[in-house]
Formats: sequence, C-alpha cells, structure tokens
Amino acid sequence: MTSLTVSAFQVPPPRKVAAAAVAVQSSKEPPFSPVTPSTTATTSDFSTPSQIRQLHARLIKSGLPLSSSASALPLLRVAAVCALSSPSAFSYARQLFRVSDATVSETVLWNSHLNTLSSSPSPADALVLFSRLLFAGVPSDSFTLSFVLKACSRSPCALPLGRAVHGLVEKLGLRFDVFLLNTLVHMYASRGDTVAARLLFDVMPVKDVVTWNIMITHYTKSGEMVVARQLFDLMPERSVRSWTAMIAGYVQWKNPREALRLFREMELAGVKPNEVTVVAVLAACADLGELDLGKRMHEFAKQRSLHKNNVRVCNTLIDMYIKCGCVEMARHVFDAMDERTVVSWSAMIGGHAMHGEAEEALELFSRMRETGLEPNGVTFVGLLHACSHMGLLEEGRQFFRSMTEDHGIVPEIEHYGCMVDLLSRAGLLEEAREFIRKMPVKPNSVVWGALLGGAKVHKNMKIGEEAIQHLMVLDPLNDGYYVVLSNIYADAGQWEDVGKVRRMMKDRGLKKTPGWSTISLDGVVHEFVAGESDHPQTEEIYKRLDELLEKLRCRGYIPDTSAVLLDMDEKEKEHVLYRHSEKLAVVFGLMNTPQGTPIRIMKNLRVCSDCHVALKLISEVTNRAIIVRDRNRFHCFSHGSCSCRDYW
DNA sequence: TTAGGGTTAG
Repeated sequence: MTSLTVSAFQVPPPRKVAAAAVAVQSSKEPPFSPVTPSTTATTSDFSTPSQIRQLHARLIKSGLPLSSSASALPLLRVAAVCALSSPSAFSYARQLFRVSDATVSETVLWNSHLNTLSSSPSPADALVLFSRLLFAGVPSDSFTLSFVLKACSRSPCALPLGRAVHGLVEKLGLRFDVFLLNTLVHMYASRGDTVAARLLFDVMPVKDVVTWNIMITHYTKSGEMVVARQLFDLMPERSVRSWTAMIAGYVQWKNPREALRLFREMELAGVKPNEVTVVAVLAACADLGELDLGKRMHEFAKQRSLHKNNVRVCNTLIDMYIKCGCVEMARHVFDAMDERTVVSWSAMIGGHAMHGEAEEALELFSRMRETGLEPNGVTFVGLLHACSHMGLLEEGRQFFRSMTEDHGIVPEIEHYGCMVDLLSRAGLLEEAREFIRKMPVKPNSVVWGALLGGAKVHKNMKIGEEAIQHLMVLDPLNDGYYVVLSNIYADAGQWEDVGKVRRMMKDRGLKKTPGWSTISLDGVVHEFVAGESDHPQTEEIYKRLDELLEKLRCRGYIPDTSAVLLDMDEKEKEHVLYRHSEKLAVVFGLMNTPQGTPIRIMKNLRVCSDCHVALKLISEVTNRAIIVRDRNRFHCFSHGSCSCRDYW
C-alpha cells in the first residue's frame, strides 16, 4: 500500500543534482529503505523541489512520520542538495530539518553536504550553499570553513572569498586549529598567492608535517626547487609524503639524478616508499635509462600487489621499460593489466613506435578501438611516429585525417611536426613545405627541424637553406641545425659553404654540443664524452676499440667522415669519429659484461651515420645485441642490422 | 563529516 513507485518521479535529472546521487549512493544505507526496501530509486529520481514535496507528501501519507530519522535523513539529504537550486528550496530543506528529529545538529548536516560538493566536479556549488547558510544565519564551525576553503582551492577566481573566510577564521578564534590553517595555506597556495601562503606558514603558532608538506609541494609545483629543498632540509620531521613531494618535484623539473639521490637517502633513513613514490622513482629511472633500479621498483610493486591494481604504477612501469629499451617487458606489464586507460594504450603504442615496431603499434590501436576506448591526441602522436619512423606514408596521412574527422581531435603542433617528418623522410619535401605553409598554427623549431632533416637525407640544399633561415630565428642557440646544414654542403662537396657555416657558428659563439653516452653497470652510471678520456679504463678501452675497428675494416667498414664538422684532414677526422662516445661506451660494455648480455646505451644526441654503420658491424662481429636510445628513438643493433632498418 | 605527493607526446 505504501509502494513509492519510482516511475512516478522519473524525469531527466538536472546537472546540479548529480552530486546528490553521489551523496546518497556513498552512504551506507540504501535510499528510502524504510519505506520500500525493494526499490532501486536513487536521488536522481527526486531532483526538483516540487518532486521533493511530492515525496514528502507520500511519506506523510504512508504513515511513517518525518520524525522517524531513519526515513527523514535520506529525504533531508536530497532536499539539502536541491537547496542549491533556489532560496525557497533552501528554506524548504531547513523546514524539513526542523520538523525531523535528526540526531545531528543543523551545522553537521550542512557540513556533510558542503564536504560532498567541495570535492565534486563543480566545487563552486559549495560556495553557493555556503552563501545561503551565511545569509540564513546558520552557524559555521571549523569543519564548515575547511570545506569551504577546499572548495575555494578548487574554484578559479575564489581567492577573494577565501580571504574572507580567512577573516572569519580569525574572528571565530580558530587560529590555533592546525587542520583549518593547513587548509588555508593550501587554499592560498593553490590559488597562486604564494606570498600569503608563506606569510601564514611563517606565523603559524603550531605547524605539523602536513603544513610543511603543503608548502614544499607548492614550491616544487611552481619550479622553486631550491626553496622547496630549504624547507625540506629544515623540517623537524618528514613523512613519506615529504620525501615523495621532493622526489616528484625533481623528476618534474628534469633533475632525475637528484631525484634518485634523494630516494637513496630516503631508503637509508628507513622510510618505506608508497605507490606515489614508486611512480616518481620509476619516472626518474625512465629519464635516466636506469633499468636496474626500475626493475627493483617493479619487484617492490609486485610485493605490494601494485603491479596490477594501480593503473598509474603500471603506466609508469610501461614507460620505464620502454625508455630503458625493454619493449617486451613493457608489453608484458601491459598485457597483464586488469584495467587499462587511454594512457596505458598510448604509452604502449608510442613505445612500439619508438622501437620501430610500426605493425605492433597499429595492431594495438585496432585492439584499443575494439574496446571502445577513445584515443586522445597523445595516442595519435604515437601512431604518427610509428608511421614516420617506418615510412608508412599513406597510413600516416590516413591517421592524421581520421584524428579530426572521426575523433574530433584538433591537431596540435606535435601532430604537425610528425606529419612534416613523415613527408620529409619520404622525400616529399615540396609537399612538406606546402604543408607547413598551410598549417593553422605557427610552425616551431621542431617542424622546421623535421624539414631540415628530410633535406639532409634527400640532399636538397635549397630546402635545407630555407629551413635553417627559420631555425636561426626560432632556436638560434641550437648548434645541431648548423651541423646538419654543414653536412648537406659537405655531401655536395661545397667546402666553401661548409666553411661559411663554421664561421657563422663561431660568430654566434656556438660550439658543437659535446656528445655523451652512458651505460649503467651494477647500478653505477658510466658516462663517456666524445674526446674526453678521464675514465679509469680509458687505455684498455682504446686498445680494445682499435682491435675491433681492425676487424670491422676487414668486413669493409670505411669511416664516414662527412659527419665531422671540422677543418682537418681525413686522418684527423677519422680520429674524431673514433672517439665518439657511443663507440667508447659500447666497448666498455663489451669489456665488462658477460658474453650474451645485451648492451644498453643512452646518448644525448642522435647517433651519427658512422657510428650507425660501425655498431651494426660490432653487433655482428661480437654477437651481441646493442640497444642505443638516442634523442629521437631506439636503435637495436643485432646480427649486423638495426631495428630502424636504416630509416631514421 | 575536515588538509598534503603520482601516469602517455619531448
């Protein structure tokens, strides 16, 4: 007889009430259970003030008095959320509260709603509700203010209101409430008022570890790592979050070495990492190619069962393995994941692309589409890279069209860069130039650099000169472009122009960036810089390299001196090539690892053509896999050939 | 019923 049929109230819920469903669904008791235990109604079925009144009326008719708090509280929850829609709905909710015998105070009731709204997708709703509470004279407590401050932190333009709440905190004598003051510091920091945040931090009579963490995190996020570190060094006690905030900051601001140094210090201090630390450390390992530590973090994640359950940990693991040259391990992690996001798919697609495995990248994309997951801009960067690295011209064009036509993604500068790269490498230099001319966004140095690269491969001096004109304006201090232009002239035997480029570099005070390569052995990173010889094993390395080059010459290796941008004779140029850092690092690896172990090298520049030929032959002569991560992609040398199939 | 750290393009 009291069946509250859901169908009677079914209307499309307005946006504002979305939070109501969250509020009630997250509570332990099913909504309206005292009345209709079997109903599946949710608050979204009762979403307007008039529907609430109808529901109220039915409750009264059903004989269940509103004073029974078991039936009143769910109704009050709904009413309170509807209170946002108008002042009259707000008054109605307050009336409901007064006639009910709810066991909590009115402030507690509203606090609960403020809490829900402040962490909802539209935190400004909490501010609307708070203004109604203030206007109606409902008393606030420290909980009320902390929820409002949280909403201010998350709403743009809410700084003035946040300041007003700060005034209220003082007025209510709550300045010794550390919790509330922490929320205030966080509010100032997240609304960009560093000065106010720091001032409050400095004068706070009592601070706890959270206070320090908030301030440190703010500095790390704004790139003020030195200030963050000062606070970190000063703080009286540190939690795992303090360490993690600093480590993540160093990773974010491209100082992965310091991140790992601090991580080791953290381990020595006996602090156990959590999953966020794992993510940050893995990201540092990815940057540095630190496979050993990356594997150790993977083991740690397995012990804590993070290797399947935590998508972010898995995504970072995939990225780490890819950037350390272990695409198969990355794929292993990817395949074992229970749940994958667009980040997981994009990372794996991009990983296959970086390793020249275009087929796998494209196949993975088809599988991703089958799951119904929508790709994003990053997914397409990976796909376009796969196409350009492997010369899949038509597929690349198709993806570029499809990203806009089928997926509504507006191409960004990275996508244009990939397309110019794709066209230029394929030798369609005129088309690439036309493509740049028609681009709706201003071409950057990556775009012109791609055209220059194509001009070098296809020996097109005119287009190379055009590209360099733009590059000299966009990125005047980058020496790499001059080197490429000089290579183009050298290829054509125009030595006078080679000289001109050299003089141009000299006039601008540019020196060729020294190439370096690193190899990690038992957790120690060994760095080799072209031409430098301060490694303790230098003498032995050169001796072994000499022997190796002799073997290579027997197999037809002729040093390709065109990559050397110096005014010297051929013999001297050969000597420069001979000291290239990747050759030294590979020989060091051969000397210090057992036969059969792959050698993994990281390089700051692109592998030069001479080293590319040499490394192919070295892999054959020594029967070793050599994996080189250069600034663009991976080259996996094995049995005399390279995974890039010489297309790079 | 309140606060703080994390993933893909380079």
